Amino acid sequence: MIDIKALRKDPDFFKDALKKRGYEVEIIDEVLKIDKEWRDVTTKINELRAKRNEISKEVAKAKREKDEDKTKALMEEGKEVGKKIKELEDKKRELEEKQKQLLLRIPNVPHESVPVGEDETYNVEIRKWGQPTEFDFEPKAHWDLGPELGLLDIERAGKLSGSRFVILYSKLAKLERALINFMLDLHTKEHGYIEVAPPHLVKRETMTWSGQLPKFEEEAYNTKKDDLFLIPTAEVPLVNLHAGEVLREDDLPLKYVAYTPCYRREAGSYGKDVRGMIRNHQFDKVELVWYTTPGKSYEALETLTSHAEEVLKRLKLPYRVILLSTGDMGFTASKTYDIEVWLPSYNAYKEISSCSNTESFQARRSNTRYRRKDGKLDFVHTLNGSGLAVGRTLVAIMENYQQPDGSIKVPDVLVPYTGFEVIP
RNA sequence: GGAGGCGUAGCCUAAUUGGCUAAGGCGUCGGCCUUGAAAGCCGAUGGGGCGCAAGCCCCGUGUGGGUUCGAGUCCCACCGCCUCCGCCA
Repeated sequence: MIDIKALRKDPDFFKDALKKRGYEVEIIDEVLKIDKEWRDVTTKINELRAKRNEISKEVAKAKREKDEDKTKALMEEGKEVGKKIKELEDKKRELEEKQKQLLLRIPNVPHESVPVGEDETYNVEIRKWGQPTEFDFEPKAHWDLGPELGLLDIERAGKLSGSRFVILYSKLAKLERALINFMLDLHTKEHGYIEVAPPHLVKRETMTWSGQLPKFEEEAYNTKKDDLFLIPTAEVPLVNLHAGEVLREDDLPLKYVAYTPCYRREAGSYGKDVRGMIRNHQFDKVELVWYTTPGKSYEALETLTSHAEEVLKRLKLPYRVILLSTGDMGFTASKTYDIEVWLPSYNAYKEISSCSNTESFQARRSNTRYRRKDGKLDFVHTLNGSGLAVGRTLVAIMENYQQPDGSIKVPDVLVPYTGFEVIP
């Protein structure tokens, strides 16, 4: 949620921000128009309420003095004022509802360091680690490798659940479990995160606070009967953990890590990444979330990103870090780094983590504040990043660690977790 | 699913049968005092509208409605927590 007071002061700043993202800017004028009406109505209501308060005081006084005629007259007058107030309050509610719907659909303002451009071609590569894996044989894609080993079952998954699901067996299933444990251990023991096991089903409000709703309802699985949503990422519960609370500045930054499955309908991605387990309706992810102060959130974004990168470094998987352009960034983000891992099957780098600073955008929606050293209340800044997408990490290991005989070597750091060094 | 209870500010706790400023304590911040600190004392400590400002006004007792001249208080719905019963991995 953007700051309406800031919008009043400098509408052009927000129009410019929308333009950079490739959004229509008319919405800003609509918001301002409703805001003007709202302020007019609010002023009138305030005046009438002041009058009503005055009248009720006089009623009480007249009653004490047992002046029945005066009491009756005042009550009549109060009734009239009350009617007018109610009319205006209905109008005000209507305006507020309209305004809320508009504001919830306005994306966050990009940070000044974000490259301006309409799509991903304007993204900027920040750094690269390692070199694309070279093979002295023809490497296989994971969607061939896995089934040939008998450990990745796409057909039966289709039977059970339809397309974009997979089943893992024995050593491959265990490798995935090892990855989860490795990531959680790294972030909790070395990077200082608090581990969280959150709910996987959340209320509509929760999805709204973190920015998934109302704009992206098509993307989410919903349980009709109870109107609960399957989380598309652990970011949703983690970033709403302190909704409505006032945190102490001394307790910041708060750093949380959670492993959860993620559920996405992938409604807008027909024909994209259809093979294997790159884009599934259900995938495992380890998510990192920070709560911090406005002055420190960009420094925090660098640190959080480095924590995600560390996973790839230890797994010795080649990757690069991309700074997303204004046109490629998500709705809630002010600035986003994508980490992309090398995938031989794509002969390209493929997103495996997305690390964003949302500044106060989510905190405003969820009303998450902290008390500053000077005693004042302010919104926290929230950041989120994958550390990492487990399914895609599994794919990256399968493809980059494959051997000529079709077996897969287990990365050294994972052997203590798997108990074996090669698959099968 | 059934029965009952509860929800007050950052936290804890008050508020006759609906009425005058939601009282008090703790914490936090600022000031006084002090060589420094503690203690003590004074003040501040939710949101909004109008205004250059001083300031004026409104709202705020889980959320949203309703009754009433007037609601923390009465009514309805929802959310959350607790207790008991039922069901259950």
